[in-house]
Amino acid sequence: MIDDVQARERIVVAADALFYAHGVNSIGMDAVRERSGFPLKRIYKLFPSKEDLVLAVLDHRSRRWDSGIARAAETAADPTGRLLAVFDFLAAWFREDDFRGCAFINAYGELGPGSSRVAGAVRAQKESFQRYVDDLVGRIGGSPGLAAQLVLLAEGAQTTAAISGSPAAADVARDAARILIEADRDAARDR
Amino acid sequence: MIDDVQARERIVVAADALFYAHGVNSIGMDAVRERSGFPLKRIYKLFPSKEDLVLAVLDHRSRRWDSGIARAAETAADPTGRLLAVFDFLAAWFREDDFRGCAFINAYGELGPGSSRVAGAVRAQKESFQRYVDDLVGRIGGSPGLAAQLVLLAEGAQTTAAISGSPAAADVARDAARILIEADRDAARDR
DNA sequence: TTGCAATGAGAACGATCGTTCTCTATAGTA
DNA sequence: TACTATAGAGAACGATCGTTCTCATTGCAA
Repeated sequence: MIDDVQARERIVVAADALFYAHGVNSIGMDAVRERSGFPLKRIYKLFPSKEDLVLAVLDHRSRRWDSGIARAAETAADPTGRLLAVFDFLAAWFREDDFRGCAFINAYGELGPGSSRVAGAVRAQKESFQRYVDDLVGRIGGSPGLAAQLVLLAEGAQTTAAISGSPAAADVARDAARILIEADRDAARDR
Repeated sequence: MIDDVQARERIVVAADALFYAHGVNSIGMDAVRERSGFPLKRIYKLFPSKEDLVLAVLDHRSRRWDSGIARAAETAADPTGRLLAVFDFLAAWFREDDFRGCAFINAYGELGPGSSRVAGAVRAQKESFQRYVDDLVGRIGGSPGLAAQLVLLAEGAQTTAAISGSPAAADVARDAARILIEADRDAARDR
């Protein structure tokens, strides 16, 4: 028999694909059962409620985001390159066939007002990304405001790419990021 | 008896408040009936389905956005000021008690995958705003890329303000916008 | 081999929702 | 005033969904 660890993983992967493509509310637990291949009983033993499953899916997405960003950063030589690599990561993501925007923003819009746990998970993911950018900006001696600016660009690129259906926003954001980094460096010289 | 025009308006206003605060899916038509004071029969005569009501609400939001941006722009003396006024408008909006992010982004995340009409309405609103910024950027002789950058900042500020619960993103975006406008002007001088 | 605990497949339950229907009251018209 | 068409209040319908329950089956321990 498939052990609980593997079962959890497969159920989360199945639910993630369905939730991301169609929204959480339009996917019934029965669809998760069908796609994952596990009976409802098993699913409910591993995830006591649908909300718990949603949180597990968001946690899974969070780890995938972190590792994706980290992998993109590997190719860069310096902290500035690692900052810009974020936008290269976005550009590749936006081009994926099933791209449908940021799962956290979508979940927040759909479930945020009704579930404080989901809202909290979304907030935690965004704060985590902000800290990542803060750290890199700190390494290049940039101002704290620069990090917040770069995060706004990444955030805006995700929603714009989702709604427009075009990956162009990633390049726009990358260009803007380069300019803002440069401008911050120039301003630091005068400080 | 209240005529259809006024009834439509009141129903849309009631539905807008409910949908925006709690999400569309968690609000039943019965709640719209209770808040608007009109019987379901009347509501369904004016809006043949809930989706039609949602579209009317989005249209209403779209007009409010346009007029809000226009009013903020009035106080500015030149096109650059009118561009920055967008972010002042956002700052005031983010501070409203019931602010809960961009209704279009929320609707897209919640209903987009299931309703092409809603997805289309959201896309249309975003394109309209992009054209507005394009026009202002054109007036100051800016590059087309600058307009796209400014829109990304506004978009990112809206989702970040919603999720973080802080209005600070508006000022961050405004600062970034000023820098990008300046940088674009400098780049134009070399062109 | 016998008994038992857990599993799997799917039916069933209770609640909710979008939408329609019923029935009474009412306003307008000839 | 009598007729008619519409409005209003709310019950009712059909579908869906999250969650639980039934019951036959299976794998394992003694």
